[in-house]
Amino acid sequence: MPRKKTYHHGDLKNALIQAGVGLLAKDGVSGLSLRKVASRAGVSHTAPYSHFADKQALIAAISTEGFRQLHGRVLAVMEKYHGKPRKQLIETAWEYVQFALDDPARFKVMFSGVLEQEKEYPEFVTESQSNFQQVVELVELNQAAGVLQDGPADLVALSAWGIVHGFITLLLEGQISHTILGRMSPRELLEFQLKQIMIGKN
Amino acid sequence: MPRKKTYHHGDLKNALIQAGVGLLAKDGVSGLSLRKVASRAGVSHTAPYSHFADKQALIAAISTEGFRQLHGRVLAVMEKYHGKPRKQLIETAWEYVQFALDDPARFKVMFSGVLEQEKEYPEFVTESQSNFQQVVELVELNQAAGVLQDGPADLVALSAWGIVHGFITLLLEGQISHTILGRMSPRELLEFQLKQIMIGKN
DNA sequence: ACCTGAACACCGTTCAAGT
DNA sequence: ACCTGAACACCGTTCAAGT
Repeated sequence: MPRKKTYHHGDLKNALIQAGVGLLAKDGVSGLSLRKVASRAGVSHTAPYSHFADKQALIAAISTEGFRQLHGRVLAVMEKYHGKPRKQLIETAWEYVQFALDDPARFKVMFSGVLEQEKEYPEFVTESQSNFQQVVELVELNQAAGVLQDGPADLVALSAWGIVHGFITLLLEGQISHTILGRMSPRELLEFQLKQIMIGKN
Repeated sequence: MPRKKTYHHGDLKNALIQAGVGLLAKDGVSGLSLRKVASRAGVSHTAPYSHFADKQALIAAISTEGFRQLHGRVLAVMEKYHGKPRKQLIETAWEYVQFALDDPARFKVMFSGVLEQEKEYPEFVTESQSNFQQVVELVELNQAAGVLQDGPADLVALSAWGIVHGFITLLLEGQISHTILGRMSPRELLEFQLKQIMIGKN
């Protein structure tokens, strides 16, 4: 059997992150309180301060964990369609969209400025950069295959990332009109957008 | 001379909206409290409830007012470059970016899901729709001029809007790497992105 | 080192009361 | 109709204390 609970339960830090993710999914960004997170993890409302400097630090940890997951999911898609850059582009973009739809509140925490002094959290910066690096590599594969236009890969990556991001923002905010969503699925809309920067056959 | 103060000062509702905008610019989204807004407007902390059902309703009013201003600014740019669709496209997009940079916190309130039940605020819905309509018209002008590809104007508008939006999100969140921003200005980056969906001469 | 409980300042919201 | 002040539940954070 697993070792007995240590002092409290050994890994409160991760338990708090998981409790935060759960609470976020349940109550949204505005429902995320440190006190409720602590209660969910079964500890007093001041216990989190043994592991996080403040609420922002917990948010940074939740975001960082989210970036790691997103990175893993995108990597799996890249491998699944290895050698087919065009397919990789569309499917990783779709994975991105699905990640956002799976847990909109967490996505907002990661990308909508809930975390205020992001520069102060080195792990957050590292993970978010390696995320962008992933997009750059994807772009390079597609440029080599003649699917995306030539030019500095990081700039083209910024465009592709921006398109997907803008689309997600508008989708999540319900700013895409009914007349559009009635006609096309999110997946079709995403492909329509990506195809505008893709070269060649549709 | 202007009429004496009525009961309190006649238009507390608008005074509260303005106080909110000011507080947002000063303290950011997380610093926006109903009590501070009331205090800024010189009334008790419960006075806002005479004009707004709750904090969300004040946020809706601030957003709606923001949409009206954005609409006006974009309209001015459209008129300034009347008859030059390509120029209109780039300059209105840039106006959009500037609007966001002028007051990032307000922009986040408008577009990053701080307002939670937007459907419940008809004026908000109206203004945000007329904003999108503006983009659709811009796209139609550019399609007629052969600057943007043909196809359903609302879908192409969604693409253009998404690109600008995604760019602003990444810019505001500081997610654009130093190596990119060291090379190009935000203005140049925006143009680079837009040119990827534009046809013809660069 | 990790956790608790009391305490403090701040918040959104309600309600009864005042003009 | 518009505004106030007391009250309540909830929040983030600090601190002294316990193991």
